[in-house]
Amino acid sequence: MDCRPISQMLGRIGDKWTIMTITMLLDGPKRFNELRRIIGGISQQMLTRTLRALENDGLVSRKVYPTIPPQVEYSLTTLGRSLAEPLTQLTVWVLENIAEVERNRSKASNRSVD
Amino acid sequence: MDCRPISQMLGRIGDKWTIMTITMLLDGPKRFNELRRIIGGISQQMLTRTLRALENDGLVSRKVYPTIPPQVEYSLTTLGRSLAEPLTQLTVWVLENIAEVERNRSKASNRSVD
DNA sequence: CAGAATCCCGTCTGATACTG
DNA sequence: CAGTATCAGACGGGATTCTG
Repeated sequence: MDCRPISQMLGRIGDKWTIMTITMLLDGPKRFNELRRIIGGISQQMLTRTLRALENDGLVSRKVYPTIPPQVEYSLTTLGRSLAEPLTQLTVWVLENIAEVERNRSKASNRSVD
Repeated sequence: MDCRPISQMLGRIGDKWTIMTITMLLDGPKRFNELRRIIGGISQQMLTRTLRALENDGLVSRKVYPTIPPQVEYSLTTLGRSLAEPLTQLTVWVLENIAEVERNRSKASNRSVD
């Protein structure tokens, strides 16, 4: 089978900002700067792009309240919530194994790894 | 909590070539060009880089047989196999939902999409 | 066969400044 | 507040050539 479309898709949803954004939206709708704050380390531009891409793919919905100052709320669609499951598992794996990976990484500068 | 190290790690293992490589190694050890062929669309350099990174992180082990012509075999370590689980779930999600995502994407073709 | 080295381009990403 | 516009550096990733 041809893996190109799949790997392209993986490259898109596997993107770290996408994963973080979806994960953060799991416990409810969030506003732009709120998201930016809790994700941490993401630039305003990257958050905008990530949200646009997610919205375009139908994973996140964007709701604008025509108030002053403007208020925009982002939330997961049903499809987005279904993606959150496997992404959460991936995050769990990272949390459980990041220490060992980093140990391996520093070891590899001294001797060849098994 | 600080999400930076986590998102960095996610960006590394979420990389499409990494996901494809680990997935392909799931059903047994593979040689370099064999991997390259079944992954499809990956350049020699990217496969080399991906395998080096995986080896360095202790997710893949590299075994060299000093024959002529040289033969190198890559296989998953225990840690690598544990990562394969969540990655497989992600791949399954892609397979199940790629059609809907692409439908959403074309529907939203209001302005420049990639 | 399994790479290493090199060149090169497009994309990602952050920083900064500006707007409705 | 929630963006858009622009610049610039880092990085991803392909193509090609060369070696043990």
